[in-house]
Amino acid sequence: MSLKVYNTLAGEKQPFESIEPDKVSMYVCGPTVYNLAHIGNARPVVVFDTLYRLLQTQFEEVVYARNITDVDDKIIAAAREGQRSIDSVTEEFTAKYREDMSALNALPPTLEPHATHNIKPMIELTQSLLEKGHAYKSQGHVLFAVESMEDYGALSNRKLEDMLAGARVEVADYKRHPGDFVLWKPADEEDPGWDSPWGRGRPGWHLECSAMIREHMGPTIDIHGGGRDLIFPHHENEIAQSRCAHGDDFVRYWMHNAYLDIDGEKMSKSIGNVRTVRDLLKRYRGEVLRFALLSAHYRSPLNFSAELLEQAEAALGSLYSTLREVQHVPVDAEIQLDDEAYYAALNDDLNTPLAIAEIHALARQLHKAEASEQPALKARILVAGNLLGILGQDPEAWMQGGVDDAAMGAAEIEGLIEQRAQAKTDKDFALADQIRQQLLDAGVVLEDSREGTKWRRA
RNA sequence: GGCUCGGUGGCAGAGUGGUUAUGCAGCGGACUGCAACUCCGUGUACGCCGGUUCGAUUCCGACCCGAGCCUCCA
Repeated sequence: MSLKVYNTLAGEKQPFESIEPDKVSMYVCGPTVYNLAHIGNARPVVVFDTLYRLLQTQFEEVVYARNITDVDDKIIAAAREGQRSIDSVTEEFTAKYREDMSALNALPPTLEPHATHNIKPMIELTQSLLEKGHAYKSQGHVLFAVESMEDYGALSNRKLEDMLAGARVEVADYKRHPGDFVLWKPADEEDPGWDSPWGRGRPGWHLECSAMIREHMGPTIDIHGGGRDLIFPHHENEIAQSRCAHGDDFVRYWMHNAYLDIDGEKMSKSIGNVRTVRDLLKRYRGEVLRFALLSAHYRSPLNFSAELLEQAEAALGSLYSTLREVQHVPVDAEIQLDDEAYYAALNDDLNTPLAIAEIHALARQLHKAEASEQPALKARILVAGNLLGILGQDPEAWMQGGVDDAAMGAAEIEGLIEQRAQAKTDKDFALADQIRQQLLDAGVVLEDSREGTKWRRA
């Protein structure tokens, strides 16, 4: 099965070929740790986690790096505002970020480089750019000279001249060209800073990714991912830094996910509709959020709404319900991934909605299957689920669980089911129905079957 | 102004030059003591106008509408 991915640099879907046959390297831009992750931050995490899972089926070694940006103006501002140390801010939000992403079933990356642990390679990179004439010093800053790079703008497909026309931000007077960007900036006494050949200062935003990729992954990586908004300037400038400093090819495939809307509107602080993952987890289980994020193709905008989450919850519930039906069926693990429709879907530029549709198709087959066919079908559903990072929990626990403070505990529910069973034996159907209604009022749905009565939370 | 990308049935959302997407919701039926689950059936969806074609939702062009980026926002 050959993987195809949409490469932003090429503007088209391309067959994926790694640099080394059995190894693949992927770097995804991670969080700036100054506040809680919102659901928009979670989209690339879930998308590239799914890609990570897929790559693991095809390569012996997958190096997946996600950085932690722990030096930034916003962090400094947050520390000042909260009257606390920089470290306490970054430590708190790094920990919470990991918790939240883990709740979305996102596997930990293989590398998690911190900007502040990699200042030395950043300084070296800056020096190299100065030596090669791609950077210059100005008023305590070191800036990258965009005009020194012939094909600057290739990723975002724009020309320097065009960019000036629409420039709406005042150009800092220390820049030679309005498009020049900061590699190193001077730090105030009380701000975090590191000694450098240009005095005490701190790195510009784009520098860390270029430096850390080379330091931890090598001169050229296979995949670099992130949100669309990072195409320009962030990734464009990463390319400029890395290519001009080292001359090597930097990234082979650039992948970018589209934005998320909230109830049809752009998520923004001014509208006040920023939804943190932590907040959403109070109402929905992480797997529901993940399923919702995967219900649209990663390059399409996704409208995140209560309806979407309810549909995700219902769809996921029906798949778990299917798995509960075959809870005691053993799993037959002999699966040829290359023959699987969901696998083909994922290999086609990570078509997760189609992969989910294929899981539904398998569930339908399983409902109709002879006993002899059940183990294989169950296994296929679980393998597909695992690729998407869903359906990994115990079905019974899923059906009976939830995040709500339940009106009725399991023991009480089981007790009432016992009473109802007795009523049914006694042919006292009025009582039986009354008990079922009582449970329904508490959000519990009963399902009678040959093996007895099962229940789930609505 | 420049550069991208979209407009699919009540909702979400794939895909395709001629044939069922799929899910959620709805409706009818089977099953059930009644339900739930499940199964069967069901809705004449592809922004607008031209063009190419035997045939276009799918290709081409114009138009309308919407989204994103244009210096630190996933």
